[in-house]
Amino acid sequence: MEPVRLLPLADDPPPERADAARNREALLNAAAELVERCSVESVTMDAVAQRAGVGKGTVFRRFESREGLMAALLDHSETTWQAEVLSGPPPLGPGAPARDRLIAFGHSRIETTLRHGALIRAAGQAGARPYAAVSFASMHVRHLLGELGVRGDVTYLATCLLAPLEIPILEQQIEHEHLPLDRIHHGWDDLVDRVVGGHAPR
Amino acid sequence: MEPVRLLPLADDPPPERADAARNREALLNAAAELVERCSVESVTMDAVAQRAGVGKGTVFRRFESREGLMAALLDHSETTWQAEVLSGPPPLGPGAPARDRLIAFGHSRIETTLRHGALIRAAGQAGARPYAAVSFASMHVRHLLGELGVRGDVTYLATCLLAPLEIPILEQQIEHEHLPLDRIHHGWDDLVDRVVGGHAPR
DNA sequence: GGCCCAAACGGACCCGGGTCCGTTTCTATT
DNA sequence: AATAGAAACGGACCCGGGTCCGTTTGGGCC
Repeated sequence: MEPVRLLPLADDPPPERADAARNREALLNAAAELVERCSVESVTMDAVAQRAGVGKGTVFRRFESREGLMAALLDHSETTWQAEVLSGPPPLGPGAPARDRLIAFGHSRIETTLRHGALIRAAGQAGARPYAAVSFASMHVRHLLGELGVRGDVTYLATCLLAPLEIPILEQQIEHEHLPLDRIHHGWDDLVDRVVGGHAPR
Repeated sequence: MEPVRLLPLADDPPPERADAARNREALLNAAAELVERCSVESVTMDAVAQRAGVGKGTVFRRFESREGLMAALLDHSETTWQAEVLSGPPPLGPGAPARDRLIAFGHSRIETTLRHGALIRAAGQAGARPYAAVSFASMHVRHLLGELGVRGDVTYLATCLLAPLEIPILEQQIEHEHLPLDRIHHGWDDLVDRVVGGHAPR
Protein backbone atom coordinates (compact mmCIF):
# COMPACT_ATOMS: atom_id res chain seq x y z
CA MET A 1 0.00 0.00 0.00
CA GLU A 2 1.05 3.54 -0.62
CA PRO A 3 1.43 5.52 2.61
CA VAL A 4 -1.25 8.14 2.94
CA ARG A 5 -0.46 11.69 1.78
CA LEU A 6 2.72 11.02 -0.14
CA LEU A 7 2.22 14.42 -1.70
CA PRO A 8 1.80 17.28 0.72
CA LEU A 9 -1.66 17.82 -0.80
CA ALA A 10 -1.22 21.58 -0.87
CA ASP A 11 1.07 22.95 1.79
CA ASP A 12 -1.14 23.16 4.82
CA PRO A 13 0.76 24.07 7.97
CA PRO A 14 3.57 21.56 8.39
CA PRO A 15 3.38 20.37 11.99
CA GLU A 16 5.57 21.83 14.71
CA ARG A 17 8.67 20.05 15.80
CA ALA A 18 8.58 18.50 19.28
CA ASP A 19 11.15 20.83 20.83
CA ALA A 20 9.47 23.82 19.24
CA ALA A 21 6.14 22.88 20.78
CA ARG A 22 7.77 22.37 24.17
CA ASN A 23 9.37 25.78 23.99
CA ARG A 24 6.13 27.47 22.94
CA GLU A 25 4.50 26.01 26.00
CA ALA A 26 7.33 27.02 28.29
CA LEU A 27 7.34 30.55 26.91
CA LEU A 28 3.61 30.99 27.32
CA ASN A 29 3.84 29.76 30.90
CA ALA A 30 6.74 32.06 31.65
CA ALA A 31 4.94 35.04 30.18
CA ALA A 32 1.72 34.27 32.01
CA GLU A 33 3.57 33.99 35.30
CA LEU A 34 5.31 37.28 34.72
CA VAL A 35 2.00 38.94 33.95
CA GLU A 36 0.33 37.84 37.10
CA ARG A 37 3.27 38.04 39.47
CA CYS A 38 4.35 41.45 38.28
CA SER A 39 2.62 43.31 35.49
CA VAL A 40 2.21 43.37 31.77
CA GLU A 41 4.96 45.98 31.46
CA SER A 42 7.40 43.68 33.18
CA VAL A 43 6.96 41.14 30.42
CA THR A 44 10.11 41.88 28.51
CA MET A 45 11.28 39.54 25.79
CA ASP A 46 14.57 38.89 27.58
CA ALA A 47 12.81 38.17 30.85
CA VAL A 48 10.43 35.70 29.24
CA ALA A 49 13.27 34.01 27.39
CA GLN A 50 15.39 33.73 30.50
CA ARG A 51 12.54 32.42 32.64
CA ALA A 52 11.70 29.83 30.03
CA GLY A 53 15.38 28.92 29.72
CA VAL A 54 15.69 29.65 26.03
CA GLY A 55 17.37 32.29 23.90
CA LYS A 56 15.73 35.54 22.93
CA GLY A 57 15.72 34.62 19.25
CA THR A 58 13.46 31.68 20.05
CA VAL A 59 10.81 33.91 21.55
CA PHE A 60 10.71 35.95 18.37
CA ARG A 61 10.63 32.90 16.12
CA ARG A 62 7.63 31.53 18.00
CA PHE A 63 5.65 34.73 18.40
CA GLU A 64 6.96 37.17 15.85
CA SER A 65 7.01 40.10 18.22
CA ARG A 66 6.08 41.21 21.68
CA GLU A 67 2.63 42.04 20.42
CA GLY A 68 2.34 38.57 18.99
CA LEU A 69 3.25 37.07 22.34
CA MET A 70 0.63 39.18 24.05
CA ALA A 71 -1.95 38.15 21.51
CA ALA A 72 -1.09 34.52 22.18
CA LEU A 73 -1.59 35.10 25.91
CA LEU A 74 -4.95 36.61 25.15
CA ASP A 75 -5.96 33.76 22.93
CA HIS A 76 -6.99 31.37 25.66
CA SER A 77 -9.47 33.64 27.40
CA GLU A 78 -10.71 34.79 24.03
CA THR A 79 -11.50 31.24 23.01
CA THR A 80 -13.25 30.60 26.29
CA TRP A 81 -15.36 33.67 25.77
CA GLN A 82 -16.28 32.68 22.23
CA ALA A 83 -17.39 29.30 23.50
CA GLU A 84 -19.70 30.98 25.99
CA VAL A 85 -21.24 33.06 23.26
CA LEU A 86 -21.66 30.11 20.93
CA SER A 87 -22.89 27.52 23.34
CA GLY A 88 -23.06 28.89 26.85
CA PRO A 89 -26.21 29.60 28.83
CA PRO A 90 -28.59 32.35 27.68
CA PRO A 91 -28.91 35.25 27.42
CA LEU A 92 -25.28 35.41 26.25
CA GLY A 93 -25.50 32.01 24.63
CA PRO A 94 -28.25 30.78 22.33
CA GLY A 95 -31.80 30.41 23.56
CA ALA A 96 -32.70 33.98 24.41
CA PRO A 97 -34.37 36.56 22.14
CA ALA A 98 -31.90 38.27 19.83
CA ARG A 99 -32.21 41.66 21.51
CA ASP A 100 -31.47 40.18 24.92
CA ARG A 101 -28.49 38.37 23.50
CA LEU A 102 -27.18 41.57 21.98
CA ILE A 103 -27.54 43.39 25.29
CA ALA A 104 -25.81 40.56 27.13
CA PHE A 105 -23.12 40.43 24.48
CA GLY A 106 -22.22 44.07 25.09
CA HIS A 107 -22.14 43.72 28.85
CA SER A 108 -19.98 40.64 28.66
CA ARG A 109 -17.62 42.25 26.18
CA ILE A 110 -17.24 45.36 28.33
CA GLU A 111 -16.32 43.23 31.32
CA THR A 112 -13.81 41.00 29.60
CA THR A 113 -12.27 43.84 27.65
CA LEU A 114 -11.71 45.83 30.81
CA ARG A 115 -10.40 42.80 32.66
CA HIS A 116 -7.71 42.25 30.06
CA GLY A 117 -7.20 45.89 29.22
CA ALA A 118 -3.47 46.01 29.78
CA LEU A 119 -2.91 42.85 27.78
CA ILE A 120 -5.11 44.00 24.92
CA ARG A 121 -3.25 47.28 24.74
CA ALA A 122 0.06 45.46 24.74
CA ALA A 123 -1.15 43.22 21.95
CA GLY A 124 -1.82 46.31 19.86
CA GLN A 125 -3.22 45.64 16.44
CA ALA A 126 -1.90 42.09 16.70
CA GLY A 127 -5.02 41.34 18.68
CA ALA A 128 -6.98 42.14 15.53
CA ARG A 129 -4.36 41.07 12.99
CA PRO A 130 -5.62 37.69 11.92
CA TYR A 131 -8.49 39.56 13.37
CA ALA A 132 -9.69 36.58 15.27
CA ALA A 133 -11.53 38.45 17.95
CA VAL A 134 -12.85 41.26 15.83
CA SER A 135 -14.17 39.05 13.12
CA PHE A 136 -15.88 36.69 15.49
CA ALA A 137 -17.56 39.50 17.37
CA SER A 138 -18.52 41.22 14.16
CA MET A 139 -19.99 38.06 12.73
CA HIS A 140 -22.00 37.45 15.86
CA VAL A 141 -23.39 40.97 15.95
CA ARG A 142 -24.26 40.85 12.26
CA HIS A 143 -26.08 37.61 12.88
CA LEU A 144 -28.10 39.06 15.74
CA LEU A 145 -28.90 42.20 13.78
CA GLY A 146 -30.11 39.97 10.96
CA GLU A 147 -32.38 38.06 13.32
CA LEU A 148 -33.78 41.35 14.53
CA GLY A 149 -34.72 42.28 10.99
CA VAL A 150 -32.49 45.32 10.88
CA ARG A 151 -32.28 46.83 7.41
CA GLY A 152 -29.41 48.75 5.98
CA ASP A 153 -25.68 48.18 5.97
CA VAL A 154 -25.52 45.56 8.69
CA THR A 155 -21.77 45.18 8.35
CA TYR A 156 -21.21 48.86 8.99
CA LEU A 157 -23.70 48.93 11.83
CA ALA A 158 -21.97 45.99 13.49
CA THR A 159 -18.68 47.84 13.43
CA CYS A 160 -20.34 50.90 14.92
CA LEU A 161 -21.80 48.87 17.73
CA LEU A 162 -18.47 47.22 18.45
CA ALA A 163 -16.41 50.40 18.36
CA PRO A 164 -17.57 51.75 21.73
CA LEU A 165 -16.63 48.41 23.30
CA GLU A 166 -12.97 48.74 22.32
CA ILE A 167 -10.47 49.34 25.06
CA PRO A 168 -9.35 52.85 24.07
CA ILE A 169 -12.93 54.09 24.09
CA LEU A 170 -13.82 52.36 27.34
CA GLU A 171 -10.72 53.64 29.07
CA GLN A 172 -11.30 57.15 27.82
CA GLN A 173 -14.83 57.08 29.19
CA ILE A 174 -13.68 55.82 32.55
CA GLU A 175 -10.42 57.74 32.99
CA HIS A 176 -11.25 61.06 31.38
CA GLU A 177 -15.02 61.34 31.35
CA HIS A 178 -15.36 59.58 34.71
CA LEU A 179 -18.43 57.65 33.63
CA PRO A 180 -19.33 55.03 36.23
CA LEU A 181 -19.43 51.50 34.92
CA ASP A 182 -23.17 51.11 35.20
CA ARG A 183 -23.69 54.20 33.12
CA ILE A 184 -21.66 52.58 30.38
CA HIS A 185 -23.76 49.45 30.62
CA HIS A 186 -27.00 51.41 30.46
CA GLY A 187 -25.61 53.45 27.59
CA TRP A 188 -25.03 50.26 25.67
CA ASP A 189 -28.62 49.13 26.19
CA ASP A 190 -29.87 52.47 24.92
CA LEU A 191 -27.51 52.42 21.95
CA VAL A 192 -28.65 48.96 20.96
CA ASP A 193 -32.29 49.97 20.97
CA ARG A 194 -31.57 53.07 18.92
CA VAL A 195 -29.58 51.20 16.32
CA VAL A 196 -31.99 48.30 16.16
CA GLY A 197 -34.80 50.80 15.95
CA GLY A 198 -38.42 49.72 15.78
CA HIS A 199 -37.46 46.26 14.65
CA ALA A 200 -37.13 44.75 18.06
CA PRO A 201 -40.13 44.07 20.28
CA ARG A 202 -39.73 46.80 22.94
CA MET B 1 3.46 103.50 39.87
CA GLU B 2 3.75 99.86 40.75
CA PRO B 3 4.56 97.72 37.74
CA VAL B 4 1.67 95.47 36.83
CA ARG B 5 1.69 91.90 38.18
CA LEU B 6 4.38 92.17 40.81
CA LEU B 7 3.10 88.92 42.22
CA PRO B 8 2.79 86.06 39.78
CA LEU B 9 -0.93 86.06 40.52
CA ALA B 10 -1.12 82.29 40.76
CA ASP B 11 1.45 80.46 38.72
CA ASP B 12 -0.03 80.54 35.26
CA PRO B 13 2.39 79.24 32.63
CA PRO B 14 5.62 81.20 33.01
CA PRO B 15 6.53 82.34 29.50
CA GLU B 16 9.04 80.45 27.38
CA ARG B 17 12.57 81.69 27.11
CA ALA B 18 13.58 83.12 23.74
CA ASP B 19 16.01 80.34 22.82
CA ALA B 20 13.51 77.73 23.89
CA ALA B 21 10.87 79.21 21.61
CA ARG B 22 13.31 79.37 18.72
CA ASN B 23 14.23 75.74 19.20
CA ARG B 24 10.61 74.64 19.41
CA GLU B 25 10.01 76.30 16.08
CA ALA B 26 13.10 74.77 14.51
CA LEU B 27 12.19 71.33 15.79
CA LEU B 28 8.65 71.51 14.49
CA ASN B 29 9.92 72.61 11.09
CA ALA B 30 12.48 69.85 11.02
CA ALA B 31 9.91 67.24 11.95
CA ALA B 32 7.39 68.51 9.42
CA GLU B 33 10.00 68.41 6.67
CA LEU B 34 10.97 64.88 7.58
CA VAL B 35 7.33 63.82 7.50
CA GLU B 36 6.67 65.12 4.06
CA ARG B 37 10.02 64.39 2.45
CA CYS B 38 10.20 60.87 3.80
CA SER B 39 7.57 59.38 6.07
CA VAL B 40 6.26 59.46 9.59
CA GLU B 41 8.39 56.43 10.46
CA SER B 42 11.54 58.27 9.44
CA VAL B 43 10.87 60.90 12.07
CA THR B 44 13.31 59.69 14.67
CA MET B 45 14.17 61.84 17.62
CA ASP B 46 17.86 61.89 16.70
CA ALA B 47 17.06 62.83 13.12
CA VAL B 48 14.83 65.70 14.17
CA ALA B 49 17.39 66.94 16.67
CA GLN B 50 20.21 66.80 14.18
CA ARG B 51 18.21 68.50 11.43
CA ALA B 52 17.23 71.27 13.82
CA GLY B 53 20.81 71.55 15.04
CA VAL B 54 20.09 70.83 18.69
CA GLY B 55 20.76 67.98 21.08
CA LYS B 56 18.42 65.08 21.58
CA GLY B 57 17.67 66.09 25.14
CA THR B 58 16.20 69.33 23.89
CA VAL B 59 13.65 67.54 21.75
CA PHE B 60 12.46 65.62 24.76
CA ARG B 61 12.37 68.68 27.00
CA ARG B 62 10.15 70.49 24.48
CA PHE B 63 7.81 67.66 23.54
CA GLU B 64 8.06 65.08 26.30
CA SER B 65 8.16 62.13 23.93
CA ARG B 66 7.94 61.13 20.33
CA GLU B 67 4.19 60.91 20.72
CA GLY B 68 4.13 64.41 22.09
CA LEU B 69 6.07 65.67 19.10
CA MET B 70 3.62 64.00 16.76
CA ALA B 71 0.72 65.48 18.64
CA ALA B 72 2.30 68.91 18.27
CA LEU B 73 2.61 68.36 14.53
CA LEU B 74 -1.04 67.45 14.42
CA ASP B 75 -2.06 70.47 16.40
CA HIS B 76 -2.02 72.96 13.55
CA SER B 77 -4.36 71.10 11.23
CA GLU B 78 -6.52 70.23 14.19
CA THR B 79 -6.92 73.89 15.08
CA THR B 80 -7.74 74.74 11.49
CA TRP B 81 -10.40 72.08 11.44
CA GLN B 82 -11.92 73.28 14.69
CA ALA B 83 -12.13 76.78 13.26
CA GLU B 84 -14.05 75.46 10.28
CA VAL B 85 -16.51 73.71 12.54
CA LEU B 86 -16.95 76.74 14.75
CA SER B 87 -17.16 79.46 12.16
CA GLY B 88 -16.73 78.05 8.67
CA PRO B 89 -19.42 77.84 6.01
CA PRO B 90 -22.41 75.54 6.54
CA PRO B 91 -23.28 72.76 6.69
CA LEU B 92 -20.09 72.02 8.65
CA GLY B 93 -20.10 75.43 10.22
CA PRO B 94 -23.06 77.13 11.86
CA GLY B 95 -26.12 78.07 9.86
CA ALA B 96 -27.39 74.67 8.75
CA PRO B 97 -29.94 72.46 10.54
CA ALA B 98 -28.39 70.41 13.30
CA ARG B 99 -28.85 67.09 11.55
CA ASP B 100 -27.12 68.36 8.42
CA ARG B 101 -24.29 69.67 10.54
CA LEU B 102 -23.91 66.34 12.25
CA ILE B 103 -23.79 64.54 8.92
CA ALA B 104 -21.25 67.01 7.58
CA PHE B 105 -19.26 66.72 10.78
CA GLY B 106 -18.85 63.00 10.32
CA HIS B 107 -17.84 63.25 6.69
CA SER B 108 -15.31 65.93 7.44
CA ARG B 109 -13.90 63.99 10.36
CA ILE B 110 -13.54 60.83 8.31
CA GLU B 111 -11.63 62.72 5.64
CA THR B 112 -9.23 64.52 7.93
CA THR B 113 -8.70 61.50 10.13
CA LEU B 114 -7.75 59.38 7.15
CA ARG B 115 -5.55 62.12 5.72
CA HIS B 116 -3.49 62.26 8.89
CA GLY B 117 -3.79 58.60 9.74
CA ALA B 118 -0.09 57.85 10.07
CA LEU B 119 0.49 60.91 12.23
CA ILE B 120 -2.49 60.19 14.46
CA ARG B 121 -1.29 56.64 14.99
CA ALA B 122 2.19 57.89 15.82
CA ALA B 123 0.73 60.36 18.30
CA GLY B 124 -0.90 57.43 20.09
CA GLN B 125 -2.95 58.41 23.11
CA ALA B 126 -1.04 61.67 23.25
CA GLY B 127 -3.42 62.87 20.58
CA ALA B 128 -6.16 62.53 23.14
CA ARG B 129 -4.10 63.14 26.27
CA PRO B 130 -5.04 66.69 27.18
CA TYR B 131 -7.71 65.32 24.99
CA ALA B 132 -7.90 68.45 22.96
CA ALA B 133 -9.33 66.87 19.85
CA VAL B 134 -11.57 64.37 21.53
CA SER B 135 -13.08 66.81 23.94
CA PHE B 136 -13.77 69.38 21.28
CA ALA B 137 -15.40 66.86 19.00
CA SER B 138 -17.35 65.39 21.85
CA MET B 139 -18.57 68.78 22.98
CA HIS B 140 -19.68 69.65 19.49
CA VAL B 141 -21.58 66.41 19.00
CA ARG B 142 -23.24 66.74 22.40
CA HIS B 143 -24.29 70.22 21.43
CA LEU B 144 -25.81 69.08 18.15
CA LEU B 145 -27.56 66.16 19.82
CA GLY B 146 -28.98 68.60 22.31
CA GLU B 147 -30.31 70.82 19.56
CA LEU B 148 -31.92 67.80 17.98
CA GLY B 149 -33.79 67.11 21.20
CA VAL B 150 -32.18 63.74 21.76
CA ARG B 151 -33.05 62.28 25.16
CA GLY B 152 -30.94 59.94 27.16
CA ASP B 153 -27.27 59.87 28.04
CA VAL B 154 -26.06 62.38 25.49
CA THR B 155 -22.47 62.12 26.69
CA TYR B 156 -22.41 58.40 26.13
CA LEU B 157 -24.15 58.68 22.78
CA ALA B 158 -21.63 61.26 21.63
CA THR B 159 -18.78 58.89 22.41
CA CYS B 160 -20.53 56.12 20.52
CA LEU B 161 -20.96 58.32 17.49
CA LEU B 162 -17.33 59.38 17.59
CA ALA B 163 -15.90 55.91 18.10
CA PRO B 164 -16.46 54.70 14.52
CA LEU B 165 -14.64 57.80 13.27
CA GLU B 166 -11.42 56.90 15.05
CA ILE B 167 -8.48 55.82 12.97
CA PRO B 168 -8.23 52.20 14.12
CA ILE B 169 -11.86 51.58 13.24
CA LEU B 170 -11.67 53.37 9.91
CA GLU B 171 -8.51 51.55 8.93
CA GLN B 172 -9.95 48.22 9.93
CA GLN B 173 -13.00 48.85 7.79
CA ILE B 174 -10.90 49.83 4.82
CA GLU B 175 -8.00 47.40 5.12
CA HIS B 176 -9.70 44.28 6.40
CA GLU B 177 -13.37 44.64 5.57
CA HIS B 178 -12.65 46.37 2.25
CA LEU B 179 -15.51 48.79 2.63
CA PRO B 180 -15.35 51.48 -0.06
CA LEU B 181 -15.16 55.00 1.26
CA ASP B 182 -18.62 56.01 0.12
CA ARG B 183 -20.11 53.08 1.99
CA ILE B 184 -18.52 54.41 5.15
CA HIS B 185 -19.96 57.83 4.48
CA HIS B 186 -23.43 56.44 3.84
CA GLY B 187 -23.10 54.25 6.89
CA TRP B 188 -22.45 57.34 8.98
CA ASP B 189 -25.59 59.04 7.67
CA ASP B 190 -27.63 55.99 8.55
CA LEU B 191 -26.06 55.68 11.98
CA VAL B 192 -26.80 59.31 12.76
CA ASP B 193 -30.46 58.93 11.89
CA ARG B 194 -30.75 55.80 13.99
CA VAL B 195 -29.14 57.36 17.01
CA VAL B 196 -31.00 60.62 16.68
CA GLY B 197 -34.17 58.64 16.19
CA GLY B 198 -37.49 60.28 15.55
CA HIS B 199 -36.24 63.53 17.02
CA ALA B 200 -34.88 64.96 13.81
CA PRO B 201 -37.12 66.10 10.99
CA ARG B 202 -36.13 63.10 8.80
C1' DG C 1 27.72 96.85 32.09
C1' DG C 2 28.09 93.04 35.43
C1' DC C 3 25.95 89.34 38.48
C1' DC C 4 23.30 85.53 39.32
C1' DC C 5 20.54 81.53 38.96
C1' DA C 6 16.75 79.41 36.90
C1' DA C 7 16.08 77.50 32.67
C1' DA C 8 17.81 75.40 28.69
C1' DC C 9 21.20 72.65 26.52
C1' DG C 10 23.65 68.40 24.63
C1' DG C 11 25.29 64.10 24.29
C1' DA C 12 26.78 59.93 26.79
C1' DC C 13 24.30 56.35 28.55
C1' DC C 14 20.63 52.75 29.51
C1' DC C 15 17.09 49.64 28.19
C1' DG C 16 14.13 46.86 25.51
C1' DG C 17 12.47 45.35 20.85
C1' DG C 18 14.01 43.17 16.73
C1' DT C 19 17.57 40.96 13.45
C1' DC C 20 21.25 37.83 11.93
C1' DC C 21 23.89 34.01 11.38
C1' DG C 22 26.93 30.30 12.89
C1' DT C 23 25.78 26.13 15.67
C1' DT C 24 22.85 22.45 17.42
C1' DT C 25 18.96 19.28 17.33
C1' DC C 26 15.20 16.80 15.48
C1' DT C 27 13.26 13.39 12.43
C1' DA C 28 12.51 11.11 7.97
C1' DT C 29 14.76 7.76 5.40
C1' DT C 30 17.58 3.82 4.50
C1' DA D 1 22.26 2.75 13.65
C1' DA D 2 23.86 6.05 10.49
C1' DT D 3 23.01 10.09 7.68
C1' DA D 4 21.41 14.30 5.72
C1' DG D 5 19.16 18.39 5.61
C1' DA D 6 15.50 21.09 7.31
C1' DA D 7 14.14 23.39 11.29
C1' DA D 8 15.14 25.32 15.65
C1' DC D 9 18.34 27.54 18.67
C1' DG D 10 20.96 31.30 21.13
C1' DG D 11 23.11 35.27 21.94
C1' DA D 12 25.84 39.06 19.94
C1' DC D 13 24.48 42.98 17.70
C1' DC D 14 21.82 47.13 15.99
C1' DC D 15 18.65 50.83 16.47
C1' DG D 16 15.64 54.13 18.41
C1' DG D 17 13.17 55.98 22.56
C1' DG D 18 14.01 57.96 26.94
C1' DT D 19 16.99 59.58 31.05
C1' DC D 20 20.69 62.03 33.48
C1' DC D 21 23.75 65.32 34.73
C1' DG D 22 27.56 68.45 34.08
C1' DT D 23 27.82 72.76 31.24
C1' DT D 24 26.07 76.93 28.96
C1' DT D 25 22.95 80.77 28.33
C1' DG D 26 19.17 84.15 28.72
C1' DG D 27 17.44 87.97 30.96
C1' DG D 28 15.85 90.26 35.36
C1' DC D 29 18.11 93.23 38.67
C1' DC D 30 21.47 96.26 40.69
